[in-house]
Parts: sequence; structure tokens; C-alpha cells
Amino acid sequence: MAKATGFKTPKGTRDVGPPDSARWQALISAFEREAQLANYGLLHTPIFEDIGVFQRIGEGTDVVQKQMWDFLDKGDRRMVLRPENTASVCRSFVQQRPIVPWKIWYQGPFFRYEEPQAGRQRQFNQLGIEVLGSSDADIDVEAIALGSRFLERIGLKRVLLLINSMGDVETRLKYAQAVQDYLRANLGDIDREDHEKIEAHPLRVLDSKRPNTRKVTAEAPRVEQFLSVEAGAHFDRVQAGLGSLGISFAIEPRLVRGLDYYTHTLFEYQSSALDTAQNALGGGGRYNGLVEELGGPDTPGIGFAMGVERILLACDAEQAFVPPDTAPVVWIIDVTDGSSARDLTHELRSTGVSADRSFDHRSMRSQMKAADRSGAAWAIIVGDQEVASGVVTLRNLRESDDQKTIERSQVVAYLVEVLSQR
RNA sequence: GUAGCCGUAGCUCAGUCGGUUAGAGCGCCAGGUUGUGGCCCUGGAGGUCGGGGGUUCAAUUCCCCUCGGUUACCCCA
Repeated sequence: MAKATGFKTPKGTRDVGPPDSARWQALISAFEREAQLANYGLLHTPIFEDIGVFQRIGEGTDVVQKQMWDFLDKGDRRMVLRPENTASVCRSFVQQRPIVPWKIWYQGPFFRYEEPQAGRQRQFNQLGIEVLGSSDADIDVEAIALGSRFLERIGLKRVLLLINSMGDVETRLKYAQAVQDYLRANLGDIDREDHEKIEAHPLRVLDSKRPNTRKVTAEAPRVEQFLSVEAGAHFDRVQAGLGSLGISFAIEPRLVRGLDYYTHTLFEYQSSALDTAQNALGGGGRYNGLVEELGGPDTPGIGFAMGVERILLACDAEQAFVPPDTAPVVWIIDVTDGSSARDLTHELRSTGVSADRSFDHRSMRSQMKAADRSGAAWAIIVGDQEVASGVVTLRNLRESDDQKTIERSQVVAYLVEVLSQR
């Protein structure tokens, strides 16, 4: 417990240190590899932006209405810590005007000012991709497949892929009207807490978790009946593509997602291994109006974001993606004046062998304990006898207790040789 | 923003129906073994019992407030 005068991480934030940080890095690397395999480039955007960038994602959304972590800078500009990345990427696209299709991936911290709970932090990390400049349904397939492949490759098995379509803007408007009419007609059977949403955001009532509302929405009109010919063809092509790639999915007519910019394809990856309220590992969809909203040309886009913390929670639940081994290969035990430890660690590191040592002239027992605890495979022991004879003692700490005497001048080359044979 | 539960050593937790120096296990440090880790034994360090206020002769314990954690609503990653 922190002292009265001590500081702690701010509410809804946490430190991530060893060994968790190594696992976290490995997860990012796994995603980076997946992105590179599909020729996506890395885009870093600022962690804060003008508040207007994010207001474009929908005035009626919770993200904009109550979760924006905004502040005035010293020039009286209204800034906001980014709550998501799609709007930033579109802002960047408008500013840079890269050639299309622009395929980028990203990773980093995001911020939403809300009450923390399981799988929900005020600062959290997302990784994801965006593609701007193509309305080809095969890009939808590529994006969805990339996410599925990533989750599969890190060892998650209990993942459900849900998809839906919102159609184009006209479809969406007509469908929203139909849903609203239907909900109004069944007002009495809908949980009271959802009544307000019926008027403000009828589509969002569809993913309400309240039992009475769910009974009503199960029978709600389906979007298929409202899809234009083009929108229907697009959705058909996406489904056929996923089928061709052998990716299993379920159509979820009530999947609407909370951001207003989505059109056409919507998708979400859910973990059935998590029994918390937040079981969505990630989600995304197509947004064909957002670039224009931000002052650019009419440009289609699609992408998804996944929550790093949630993925790791799911990995814990499935006992997948174990932390990588970060132990040094060699530990130097020097019971003379420490000079050998100083020089040998440097030599080993220079040849690419990880090595560490104790400091502060600890006892041999203490140094051996430290070597054991570190997980090192080898110990190099240097005492007065060794120094006098120009040798060191090389001890195997893992497979056996074998140890042997070896020339001081040979030991580094010897270890490099032994390690190369693995 | 709202509600429930919870804040006692670095970690996981006992405990105190209010009463002299607040405990355990694990971890850490040292010793048993002045050249050998993992097992075992011994010892040690480390807490203003989350913070503030109130009641009381006396508060870690009771009351209020506050901060934080946690779970849920809402919503999302």
C-alpha cells in the first residue's frame, strides 16, 4: 500500500513491467508480423488531437458525449487524448494524401474517461489496421481475415467472429426508421432504460443486453430487406470470401456497434473464454463517409481495432501465448574484486550472448542464488584459484550440474560454439 | 455518472465483540556451508492497519467524508 505521501498510477491506469511487459511486446510483434505479411505499413499519429477530429465520429455516441478526455492547451486550443484511432488515421490521410489503397497498421495507447472495470481501463492499448481508398469487398475480407489469423496464431481458440451489414447511407436511414417504428409499436415490452434510445438512436437499441428488450429485438426487422442491390452484393461477396478462406463466422443482425460512422460491413471478434461483461476482443467495419467529414475527398475506408489488454485476458483464460523467456544465457559469478564479471559480461554481450552478474561484492552463495533465480543456463565462476591459473569454471545450471575448467581466453568462443549447436 | 463489495508488511491474507510492543505464509536479506544455486534449518529487515474528520479515557476496530481497487449498469477495445 502506498504511503500517504506516495503517488500511485492514476485511476484506470497501470504499470506494465517484467514479465508482463515482455509478453505484451511479443503480442505486438505477432501483430506486426501479420500486418507486414499483408503489406500494411506502420502509422504513428499523435496521442492527442484537436477535439474536432473526434467529434466527427458521431455527436450522439458515448465516446463523444461523455468519454472524451479533453483539455485546453496553453494556447487555449481544445485538445483531446485520442479515444480511438480511425478518426486520426482519416485526419492523417486528408493531411498527407498518400496513394491509395493506403494500408496501415498501428499500435498504442488510447484514452477514455469512464469508470474502470474488467477489461476496461482509462488508458488502454489497441492494435489495428485501416485501409483507405478502396470499396472492394475483398478488402473487407482481407481485413477480417488478418484479424482472425492473428488471433488464431497467438493460440486463441474460443473466438467467435460476428458480422453484419449496415448497407449504404440510404439503407441505414431507411432501416433505422423501420426499426424505430417497430420499437415504438412495442414500447410496452421494452425495458424502460432503453426508451430514450429509441428516439435518439434506434439502431443502438438492437444491441441492448436487457432481457425484455432482447426479446423484442429478436423479432425486429432485419437489415437484409432494406439493403440496396449494391449493398446486398457487397455483403454477399464478403460472406463468400470468408467462406472461400475457410473462416467461420456468424451473421448477427443485431450487431450495430457504437460509432456512427459505420456503413456496410460490421464485424466483431468475441471471446467465449471471457465471462466478463466486456468480451469483445476487437471490432471494426467500413466507414465510407468519414474522410469526407474531415474535409477530404469522398474516400471509402475499412478497419478494425483490438484491445491488447482484453486479448491478454483471453489468453490467460485459455492459457495461451505464454510469456517469452527473457532469462540471460550466462551469469558471471565473481568472488574476487568483480573485474572478471565486468569484463566477461561485456565480452559476451559484444558477441551477442546475453549475460548478467551480481553487483556489490555479494557472497558466492548469494551470487549462485541470483544466477539460479535469473533462469540463466550457464554460470561462469571466477575465484582466486581461477584467476591465478588463467581459467574459469563453467557450470551448467539447467540440464545437469556438470562443471568444468576452461581457459579464460577460450570461454566466450566456447559458449558461442555450444549455443550455435542448439 | 450510479450501485454493491473490498482497502492490515513487496505479494496473498488472518486478526482486533475498542484496551499494553499488530500476526502468518510466500518473497527479500544474512547465516548454517569464509568456492557452489535449487531442498532444509535459524535469524533479520520491512506496517504511522489507504487518507481526513468525529465519538471515546483510549480507534487498525464504531460513525461520517474522501481517495483507491474490484464487479456491474451504460458503452466499448
